[in-house]
Amino acid sequence: MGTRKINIKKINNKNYLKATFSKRRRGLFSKATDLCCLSGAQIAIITFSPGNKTFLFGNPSAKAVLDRFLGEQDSCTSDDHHEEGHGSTPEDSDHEDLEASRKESSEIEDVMDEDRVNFWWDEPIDDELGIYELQKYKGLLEALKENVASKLDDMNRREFSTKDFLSMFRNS
Amino acid sequence: MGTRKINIKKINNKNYLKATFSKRRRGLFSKATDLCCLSGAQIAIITFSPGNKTFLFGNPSAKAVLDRFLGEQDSCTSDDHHEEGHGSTPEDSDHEDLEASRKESSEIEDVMDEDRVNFWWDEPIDDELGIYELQKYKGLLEALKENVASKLDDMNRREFSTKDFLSMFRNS
DNA sequence: AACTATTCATAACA
DNA sequence: TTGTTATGAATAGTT
Repeated sequence: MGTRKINIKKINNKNYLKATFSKRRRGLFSKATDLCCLSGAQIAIITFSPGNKTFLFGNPSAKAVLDRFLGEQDSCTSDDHHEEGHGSTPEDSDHEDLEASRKESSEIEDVMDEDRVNFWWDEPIDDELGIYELQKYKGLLEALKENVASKLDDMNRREFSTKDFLSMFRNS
Repeated sequence: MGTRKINIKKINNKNYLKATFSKRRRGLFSKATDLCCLSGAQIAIITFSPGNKTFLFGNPSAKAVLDRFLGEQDSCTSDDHHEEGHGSTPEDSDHEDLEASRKESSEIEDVMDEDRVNFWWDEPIDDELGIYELQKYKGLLEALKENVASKLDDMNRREFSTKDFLSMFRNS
């Protein structure tokens, strides 16, 4: 995207690293902002820079998104209406995008609170959240574990020929 | 970035909204991946789509980033080395970006653990398999995840392929 | 879910 | 470092 194509590899030059991180972090947050504005999606991003500085992005706020995530994890122990995200293989891509559209239905119709978008909020992390509230998020981490398994399913649905691998676990 | 310039405003057409969200979410995660690979940054992204489906991104994992975030919140109640991120205002922007670069210093020099980057992991949240079945896979997948992260480190992200993926399972 | 025409993001440079 | 420019990338509209 610049004067020259670059390889996506770890940058070792400290100055270049810093500059690149800065620019690209801004770009990332900007993309998140766009996505929020366009779709009304709620997004939280936590970033630790190579210098271990913390950057937060959130719409409507990082806290709100984390709270919601927590809440849904709590209440929907075995429910539904989650759709997996999956990474992409950018270039000499070898991936198929199967839009997981099964349970796809009318959910999209009505859920969006309003037409408006609570604009993102770019929160400094220092002490907005408070330690005690943060404790709550530990539950979130637990919940996450439960869901890792579906990654396998995701891979299975993709180009990987891991059906065999997957099946090893299915009939146990 | 497309055939025509668009305004960054809420999309009302449902189909267009869906398509756009899909494409842009992928783009966002891809940008995050690039940033992680280039800088070694640790990033977690939680996304609720307009249809209230949940997507997670994390490098090295969403859990790891959240854990770290939690930990730092605990120990550094009002300490230091945090820098706030700030987003951008897409269009009819009205705010100034103040570069908060005060405590900017030498931290970047030494903090990066190594040259390597724990590869990102795109964690799905859906539970298509059913919660109980997922439990079975949990421990296994977690181990796998560790394996994946370290193996992937050796290969360029751009060259990720089924072949590479499968090789992860061969040396245990 | 593929494909371009275009806009957008950014690598290199000043 | 902040700004500018040439170029690679993301994607809006479309099949």
